[in-house]
Amino acid sequence: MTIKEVSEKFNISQDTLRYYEKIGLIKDVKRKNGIRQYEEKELARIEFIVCMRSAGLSIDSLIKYMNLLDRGDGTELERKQLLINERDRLMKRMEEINGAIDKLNYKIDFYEKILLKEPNKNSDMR
Amino acid sequence: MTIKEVSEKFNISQDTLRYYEKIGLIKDVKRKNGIRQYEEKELARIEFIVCMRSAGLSIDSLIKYMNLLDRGDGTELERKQLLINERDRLMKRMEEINGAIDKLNYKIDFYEKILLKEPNKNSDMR
DNA sequence: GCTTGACTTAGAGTTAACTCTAAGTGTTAA
DNA sequence: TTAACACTTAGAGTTAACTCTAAGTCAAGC
Repeated sequence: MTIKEVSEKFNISQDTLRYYEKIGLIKDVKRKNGIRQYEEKELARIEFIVCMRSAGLSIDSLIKYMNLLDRGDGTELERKQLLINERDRLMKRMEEINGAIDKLNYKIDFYEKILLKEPNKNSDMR
Repeated sequence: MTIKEVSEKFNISQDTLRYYEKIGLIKDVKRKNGIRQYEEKELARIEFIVCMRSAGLSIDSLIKYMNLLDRGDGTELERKQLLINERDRLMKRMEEINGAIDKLNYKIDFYEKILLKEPNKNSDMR
């Protein structure tokens, strides 16, 4: 698969794919006449990376995880711990977002009500 | 309330509070001998801002919302629409995070299993 | 009266994660 | 065989959101 195809498949720019390689998040991509040929292994990793990035994991954490994968046997416990940390961070993130959604719903409701019974000039937080 | 107290109450730096003022996110903070005196109105806004920032709303959106609040009557519909947009964005965000958590749980489970029945040298994504 | 410490300002510097530019190569179609 | 096009590289530029620096003011305590 070429860089263009990968970029379209995962909806990330070619620049981003090259950037990920430059910083060592994606490694050992084969070339044919200097042109990148992504294979199964890379595709699986890229899918994971894209998903985790969309959730907000840092590139740094992902590099660490990929390095453990490359070191192979004996790093399983460390990998598991890293993933647990990231999952816990995401769960905390979810709570923050939930809290904000609650607040937003309350305010949206407030506007819904005053917009119904215009011309009540009451207003939130002023 | 001084900048120090506000900073401690909401757990954001004094620099950040000054920065928010500089860019127009917080406005009209009273001074006594040049020193900021935050009042109820500001505190309510800061609480909202901190909560929304923690969920990932952009400063830009928050400035827009605060500007509508300051313009007052007649902007209620616009405010409501802005809040609905942001809420919807957050809900999309939640789904992405949920997807990532699912994937992480799957992998954590995988490591849990292979770590139990060592020395099975199987490994995910290699 | 002098030091200490919390505050002030304007503006420069930092960080993460891209995104763009310029100059060049190699394959494909007319 | 020349033009078009997709790719390559190194490195510079961008963006959002801070964070830090330097130089200065002011009230309180010794």
